[in-house]
Amino acid sequence: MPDSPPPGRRERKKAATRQAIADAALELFLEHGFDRVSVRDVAEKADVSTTTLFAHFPGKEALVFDRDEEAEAGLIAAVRERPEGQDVVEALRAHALRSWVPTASDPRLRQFTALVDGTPALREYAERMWMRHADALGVAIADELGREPDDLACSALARYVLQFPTLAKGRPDPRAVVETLFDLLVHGWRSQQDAARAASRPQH
Amino acid sequence: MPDSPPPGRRERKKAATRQAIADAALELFLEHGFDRVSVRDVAEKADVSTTTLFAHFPGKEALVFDRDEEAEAGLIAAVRERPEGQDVVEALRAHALRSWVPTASDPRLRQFTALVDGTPALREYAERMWMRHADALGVAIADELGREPDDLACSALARYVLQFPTLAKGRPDPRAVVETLFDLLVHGWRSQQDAARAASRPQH
DNA sequence: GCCGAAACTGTACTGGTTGCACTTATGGAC
DNA sequence: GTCCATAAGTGCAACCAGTACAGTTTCGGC
Repeated sequence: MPDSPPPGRRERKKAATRQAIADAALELFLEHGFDRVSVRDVAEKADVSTTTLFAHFPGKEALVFDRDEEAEAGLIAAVRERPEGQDVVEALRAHALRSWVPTASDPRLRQFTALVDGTPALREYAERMWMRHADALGVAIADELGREPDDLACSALARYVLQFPTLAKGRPDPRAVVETLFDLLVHGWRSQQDAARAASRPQH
Repeated sequence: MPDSPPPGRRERKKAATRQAIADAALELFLEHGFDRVSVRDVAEKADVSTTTLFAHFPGKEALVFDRDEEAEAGLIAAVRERPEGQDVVEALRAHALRSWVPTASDPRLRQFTALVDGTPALREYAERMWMRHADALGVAIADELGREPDDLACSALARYVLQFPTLAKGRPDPRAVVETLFDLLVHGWRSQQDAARAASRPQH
């Protein structure tokens, strides 16, 4: 979806600068590692002053996640534009399966993930980022369901759903993780326990 | 529970130093605000070098939360030493009601909370801290239930429970929050929806 | 009494982040 | 077309958190 009116030279240049910075950052980080590259190095490579860099990004970690507003928009859209009659939770489950699980295929995405996973500062930043999305998602859900924007159950639901990335980390089968977590969410801990009890006495 | 053998002068002095630092920090932070006080100021007031300060605390934020291991221990204990036959989730609910809800009474605790809530850096730090506890709690739960330490449902349960402080923030009735969240957890989103549906057509 | 380890010190450094005063480029008003 | 307010960018200096290092003092156990 391209910009509606052709944006002026000014905004194009601004966007270009931002992009140059993000590209320089990612390249350096991937090559040398996040904490062996200084912000000054990045600014140098992008040929801007560090002041300019911080005018575009609020901090060093943000250089890596310059494309995360899309992720939030995707979540909200999954809820708002779900098929007629579909439950909100099921819409989120579908969204998770659609956009989460295939992460493992693209090689460019894989090395990106490796970078994040291998850097504590980035892991934590990513997690906090998701939690910020949780608020927006919670409000969207509440709105869809015709409840108050601060409805407790909706906030809780949003936060629960966004725990995914963290919980799935290091597990072999992301699809199974999604299914398990959503089942737990929908049916509750009680039924989870029942299932476990049944499994623990397979005789009879 | 006091220390079993009288600890030597060395350890007592160490503890005293640590305490002096924490006290100095809290006093300065409460008076001037977290980010208007530098670590050097704290070290100065406690009459130690900054090096020493960082030997006792891993970072500036940690100065504020010097007593949080107890919180984790409390959570684990709530699970491990629960009454015979009580469900793990119910044990956690009871623990939450017991140690969470009365937070609002003590005035010293109130200004502490105000400090944390009013400082983004501290809010985020506190949240991350809880999440670190989540891992330990998840393992403990799994162990109690005779499952693998990395059992997915147990990890999810632990993380869900620890979202409390965040979700309860700014709500008038903490007790109600606890009850609502635990009911949602136990019975699942489906029943939550049913309840909402029933409430939305009170006629008949 | 002695020795090794642990606590502590002072200094100097790295690196993220900000404030400030200043130039330059742009877009809109006239 | 000219002019001006403003946004983007610059360079520099500073602040502050956190760390490395090379000591010195103080215990505690032997």
